[in-house]
Amino acid sequence: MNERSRASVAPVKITDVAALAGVAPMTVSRVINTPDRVSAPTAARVRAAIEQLGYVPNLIAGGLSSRRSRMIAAIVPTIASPMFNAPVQSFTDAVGKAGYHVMLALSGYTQEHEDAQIRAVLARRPDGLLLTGARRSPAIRKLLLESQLPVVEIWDTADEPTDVLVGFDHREVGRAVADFFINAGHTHFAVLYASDPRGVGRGQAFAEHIRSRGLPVVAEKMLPAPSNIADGRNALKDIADKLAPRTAVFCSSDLVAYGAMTEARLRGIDVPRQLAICGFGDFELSAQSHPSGTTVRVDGAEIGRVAAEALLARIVGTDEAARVMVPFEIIVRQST
Amino acid sequence: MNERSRASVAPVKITDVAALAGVAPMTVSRVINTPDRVSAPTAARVRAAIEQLGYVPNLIAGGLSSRRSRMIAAIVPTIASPMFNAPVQSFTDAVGKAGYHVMLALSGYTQEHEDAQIRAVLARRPDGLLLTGARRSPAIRKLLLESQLPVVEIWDTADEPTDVLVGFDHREVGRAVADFFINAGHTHFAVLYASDPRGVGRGQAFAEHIRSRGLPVVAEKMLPAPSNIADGRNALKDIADKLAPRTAVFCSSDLVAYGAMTEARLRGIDVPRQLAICGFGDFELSAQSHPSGTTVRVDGAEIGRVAAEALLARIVGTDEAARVMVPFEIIVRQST
DNA sequence: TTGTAGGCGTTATCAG
DNA sequence: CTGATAACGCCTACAA
Repeated sequence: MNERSRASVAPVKITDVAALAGVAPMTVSRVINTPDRVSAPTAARVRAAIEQLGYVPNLIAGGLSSRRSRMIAAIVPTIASPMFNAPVQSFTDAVGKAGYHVMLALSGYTQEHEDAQIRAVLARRPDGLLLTGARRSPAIRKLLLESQLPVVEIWDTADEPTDVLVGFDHREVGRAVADFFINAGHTHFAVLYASDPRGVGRGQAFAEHIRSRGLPVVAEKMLPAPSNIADGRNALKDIADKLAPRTAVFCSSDLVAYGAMTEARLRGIDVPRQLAICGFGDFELSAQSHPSGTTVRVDGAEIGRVAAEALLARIVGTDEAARVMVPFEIIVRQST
Repeated sequence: MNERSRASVAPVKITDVAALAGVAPMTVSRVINTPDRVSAPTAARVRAAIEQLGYVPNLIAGGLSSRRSRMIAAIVPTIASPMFNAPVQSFTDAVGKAGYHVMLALSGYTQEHEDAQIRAVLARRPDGLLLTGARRSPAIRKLLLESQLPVVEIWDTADEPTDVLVGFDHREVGRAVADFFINAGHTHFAVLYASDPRGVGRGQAFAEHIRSRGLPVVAEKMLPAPSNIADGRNALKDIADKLAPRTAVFCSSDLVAYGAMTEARLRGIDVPRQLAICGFGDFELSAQSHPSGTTVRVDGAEIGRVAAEALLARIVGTDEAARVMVPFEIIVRQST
């Protein structure tokens, strides 16, 4: 009936523990947060009281008082793609070991939504922020800079990141794949890329690099973001008639690449002889499919770990804004 | 130098807004939380002040005072698998629309770790809890029941769920797949399942059902959890010599099924003629691979949505603990 | 419709 | 090493 019937999780509070242990609340607090500042016997008595009462500290109250929420907000476009769930997973594990929890917000692929999520999450006073990509709207950038909140941006690079950055240059990836194809003797090229900023960066840089060498891009197609296997299949259908007898195609993700490869096989287009395919992301699928898929490997889990480290360092006081460029590597497999 | 140099995100607080707008802090609070209880002109003035100062309400303080954190904790084994990232994604979106944020915690596949995560997250005083599976340790079950915290358990069923439950019976899935194979005329069977409780449930129920019909399970193998494509490939290697000329194999996930299928093809075992394969999860890969994969479809995103709805209903006051059984369905494709 | 008083549960700070 | 006191910033409850 009454909403108050919903009892609070732990009616027992620090004063209850203090009373039972015969100490001041502050001492209980110390036993929990700075145990070395309490004498062993006192600590033991307090711990017994905590145990006996089943006391669970209220981090909300603690956070209000200490102005540290021990919580980090992570905002990524989606966790449905290995591109982002790998770093989120490792980030969450890493900061968890340092006693931080992660508030997860999904931004989709529009800046408006991301802005809204950032604003909303700031109301929770996170101790730090993980953001995807390095493009912020001016208003948000200003907000973040003024707040002096530790921020780590991942999966991209920028000349002037908001704060800490752990990423790589997507345009460089596009150029590297272009060179890889060119060096392998290819003369005709195609590119399929998702419409998110990073996918576009990889795809367009690939095409530009090819053209800058005076070579033809016979097909260039933008896909939805996030894109999946079906998008890759459909895209290959769409460009099939434009393909030269021997074409090298760069796809903005391994899912798209796998879809293209599957559709090619169904159409009797031999991979890699008639169509060489390179994906991006090094998802497990690429290593385990047959033929296996050439791809660009970026260690998403490593990015998450490094991002966690850098952000935590920033939170505890390093004034320097770290900037870590993580490597990428073309893994050559059977599809090229 | 000093840790206090790290300025709080928004030094401007409700009293600042109130002063600027010439009203009491409580009125500002009302404009934000219950706008219809404030006259239009007052509200307009307050909103202008909020805008001008860039005020961001402090939900930590609000939560302490109101005893409602507007936050829900979600604990899943991993978000690296579509099995769990789909529900988490849709759950997060759904509760987000109702103004709730999601605190994400990863439990791995051990109960100890899950217990620890639950305890840790309770310190944040979530308004609700999303848990995976329906098996809780006695201590945790007691803790949750006593706390009267709204809890939704997903992806499994149980006779006595902790509170709300949105799931399905994994053993029933195993039996259904067994019947499907039997009805298709199969006479020899195998099963590969991940060692998590639900994978084990599906796999063992499959094997038991087969045997209860007097039919042979020629191979039964447990895989790590979470298991992946490589595990599926390796498992098929291991059991290859035990397979009858025509065997039907049930895999505890589509990744395992895809791995088994790939390995079979490499060994010249024809799918589906010599080896019929059914997976679980209906990941996109199964629909788009070639041959496409027969699987058991469970709508993970739908589970997340329904879980959000049910939990939110519970949070705002419904005393009834809902129990929603979601359907599963065998999707027949080329691999059987 | 608006305001006042008091407290939510914890920790910073300073004193002993 | 331990304790007393005063916030932290907001909202519930009640009053005007």
